[in-house]
Amino acid sequence: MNFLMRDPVIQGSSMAYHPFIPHRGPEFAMSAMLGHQPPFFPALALPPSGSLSLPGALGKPIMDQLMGAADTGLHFSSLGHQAAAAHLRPLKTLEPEEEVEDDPKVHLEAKELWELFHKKGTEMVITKSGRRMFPPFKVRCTGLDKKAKYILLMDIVAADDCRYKFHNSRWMVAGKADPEMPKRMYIHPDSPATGEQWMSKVVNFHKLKLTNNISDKHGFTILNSMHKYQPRFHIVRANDILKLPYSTFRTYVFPETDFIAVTAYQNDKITQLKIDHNPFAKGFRDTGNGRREKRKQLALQSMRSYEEQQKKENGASDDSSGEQASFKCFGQASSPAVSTVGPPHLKDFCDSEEDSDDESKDGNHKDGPDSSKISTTTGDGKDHEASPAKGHPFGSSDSTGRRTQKSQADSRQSPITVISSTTRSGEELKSPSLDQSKTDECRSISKDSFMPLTVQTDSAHMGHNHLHNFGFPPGLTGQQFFNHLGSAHPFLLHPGQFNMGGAFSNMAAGMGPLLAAVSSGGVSTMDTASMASPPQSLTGAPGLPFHLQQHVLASQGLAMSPFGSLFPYPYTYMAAAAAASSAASSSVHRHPFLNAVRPRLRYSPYSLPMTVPDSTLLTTAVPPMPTVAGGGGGPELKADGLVPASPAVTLDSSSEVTSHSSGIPSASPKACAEKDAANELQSIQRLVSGLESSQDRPRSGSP
DNA sequence: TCTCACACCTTTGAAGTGG
DNA sequence: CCACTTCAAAGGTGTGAGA
Repeated sequence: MNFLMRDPVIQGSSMAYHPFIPHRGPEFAMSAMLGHQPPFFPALALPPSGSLSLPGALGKPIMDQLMGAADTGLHFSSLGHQAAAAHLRPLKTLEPEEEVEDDPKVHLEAKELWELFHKKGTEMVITKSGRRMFPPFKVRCTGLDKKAKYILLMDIVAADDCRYKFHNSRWMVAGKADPEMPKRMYIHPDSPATGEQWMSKVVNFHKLKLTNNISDKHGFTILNSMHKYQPRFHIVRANDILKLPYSTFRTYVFPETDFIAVTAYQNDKITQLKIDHNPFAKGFRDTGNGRREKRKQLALQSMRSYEEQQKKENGASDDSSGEQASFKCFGQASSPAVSTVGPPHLKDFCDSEEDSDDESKDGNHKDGPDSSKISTTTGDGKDHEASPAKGHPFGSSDSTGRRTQKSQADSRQSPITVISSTTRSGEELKSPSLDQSKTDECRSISKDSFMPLTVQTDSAHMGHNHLHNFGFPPGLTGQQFFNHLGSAHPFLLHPGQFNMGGAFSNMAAGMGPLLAAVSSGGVSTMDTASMASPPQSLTGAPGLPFHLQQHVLASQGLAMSPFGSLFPYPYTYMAAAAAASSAASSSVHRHPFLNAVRPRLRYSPYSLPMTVPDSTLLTTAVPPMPTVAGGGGGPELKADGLVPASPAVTLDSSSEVTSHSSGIPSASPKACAEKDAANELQSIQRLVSGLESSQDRPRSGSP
């Protein structure tokens, strides 16, 4: 606590931290002070038992570090599929000078639509071939440094470690989550671009696709069906993707965008909402000449003919009953009267690439006709309950009771900015046992894996909301439901980790080295600094850090064995990264106050977001990746134990990224640590390289 | 639960046309 | 050369049958 209290970060609302070094942030501090569980909780992704095959020299040190960390506060537990969580040691506090100048604010576009879906428990279809998200994830950024360049990313992390089932018209926990799918970060195709450019338009991530194909080679985001997820938006101030790993991540989470991945819609209401709002599903609308309409007409026709027949056969007396019943059913099933109304501007929700100019449209949809229409669309009891929303589904009053609850703090106009910190101490982590030990089913299920999330306010807040939204039984409310956004998501940078949008990936296609160019905005301006950096080309992409190469390759659609790339070699890296990231991840606090007011420092993008009424910003950092090591592999692990320790590493001085030391005790100084790290990393890299080659994977464009 | 083919629809971009 | 229109191909959707 003392440590926390003296952490300057606590005082600031905007801060920078080194991405690869866990930081202790306000979030943590606040949580601690408030008696919350430690916000961060490093999750280390480990391969299935026995599958972690690291070269002795490489693997042992890593594992030793990992395991040895126990004394220093590191703690491992099994997470779902062999993931481990590690508690990191306290890190240094941020230095004032490390603070960034900009103060980005992010607003979720089509928020009303998202909320509409959220009320019923958003479902996103995932298919083998990949499906887009609907509503599309779009945001508007403000407060960016006009001149500076930013890379905008998006990823989707599990909201908890539970598996769900749709039972009795509501989503219920059906057990523990299945093993995590490889995490992928989607880099907006326009990245990097100047703040001015980003602010001039709506940033649309509609190209991101979801899949359940674990061996996906397109770079799609892989999800587990029947699991709950939370999309996250990241802003990274960096002029080159090569610097991404060393840059500060500001992560924004919009609670209303969470959803359950499904291979087939479970909730008819959601289906209807999709049909009503998604232009591509227009053919299924009741209005118009789509299939649905035809079906409806056919049905009506048959009904009528049937009735007539009945009349003839039985006389007019009984038809009434039968008729009514029939139509009643029919009406219910196929045509929500409401939905018949033409959906508002479809384009508002699903516009083409350039959203920049669609603002007006987007804005307009609010008063779209649907509002009322939709809310009344299906009519089950639940909906009716929410009826208040009918009037203004989109209205700020927004209505739904649940919304109201959560939100008093709900400021729809201003997303809360939270900077996640990467730092955390074992002590802190442990301590927080705090009261809030609410244990819910999920938690209990996975209790081994995570520290008891606290949830108290957070959980309560979140849980309430979400549970409610998903129609969970009251009993579930308050249970650990959304505590794992981070914990279960180690920051796995591997193969398809990064998925760059079409243009991006296309540009990168087939050329590892050129990826750098890609990152530079399509121009082949390799970052010389990066290039100059030591041996990092595990994959043959000279200037590109391993993980970047991986993700790039993935996005390029290059063959990458899903698992091959995942475990053996990459693993090293993953482990490190994961550990680091996990630090931030695990338990994200959802304390309203914290969420709303304090920026949170998060270590890894895969940490869990907090639930903030409106939007939450978390700052996260990519896993520690010593620059020098570009190779990615296990270097990171080395540091003190996991992760965090990783030396701030030599960042490109030119980089705007803040490479400060944040936290780790050792971080101090780049100098010493750097050197050692560099050497060690190099050696590790060599080892890894060997492994890599043996793995034989097309991962890299060059041999 | 998942996968697949399907019909229906929107989006995209090339080609054509006119000023 | 530019703006606009037309058109076909590409691609996104939910459906429903089958596994």
